[in-house]
Amino acid sequence: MPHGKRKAKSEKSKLAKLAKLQKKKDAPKAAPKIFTKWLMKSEPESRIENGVEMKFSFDDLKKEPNETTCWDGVRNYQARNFMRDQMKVGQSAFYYHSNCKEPGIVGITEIVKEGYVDHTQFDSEDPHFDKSSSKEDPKWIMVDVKYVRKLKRFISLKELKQIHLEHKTNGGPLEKLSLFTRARLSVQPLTEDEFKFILQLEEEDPDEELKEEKS
DNA sequence: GCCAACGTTGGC
DNA sequence: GCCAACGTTGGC
Repeated sequence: MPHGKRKAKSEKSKLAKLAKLQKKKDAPKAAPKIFTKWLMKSEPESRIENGVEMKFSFDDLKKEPNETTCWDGVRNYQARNFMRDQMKVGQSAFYYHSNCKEPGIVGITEIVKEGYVDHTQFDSEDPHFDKSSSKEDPKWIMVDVKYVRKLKRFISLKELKQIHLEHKTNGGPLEKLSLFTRARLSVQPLTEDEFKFILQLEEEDPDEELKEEKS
């Protein structure tokens, strides 16, 4: 009875779908985490993209008028949504040097202007030009960030990774750090605990840590 | 400079 | 709406 069989199969898949939906419903509502701290990546070393210099180090930010810049060129939906929905004036962000010899966190910035239209998406000369976007319905936004201060010491990706791995095994504030769980995001969210923990690292002597690791 | 990881695109 | 192909990121 092919008809019945077909029906049985479709019933089954329907049930499976329902079960899946139910599971989703029952799952403890992963309360959408509210993030109040950030990590923003920038490339400190010279690289040419479509004839345009991409380098923008933490020192470059300090040289900007009012030590402030617009964070243009973000072309990733997750990153955009964080900027659009959660980033607020007054919040702190780590300044992270990526795609360079020594990747890691060099300093702290403050968000001084909330999401507004990123003009570079309309500029055909800009490496981040997006022909699929329109002025009537812009796709991409940016925020303004201001230099606050350098960290007392450079906190390398390597060091953070070691701690992350340790916390993943034994538990700890950096066990879910976006730098490793969502490595490619250029604007990453941090919880208060993650931010505090990393900030406190600047007080430690990295040599002492090294000694501890060796012993 | 290589390439793994992962986000995006487009054919079906 | 799936998923292969493609493009980009970014550590190494």
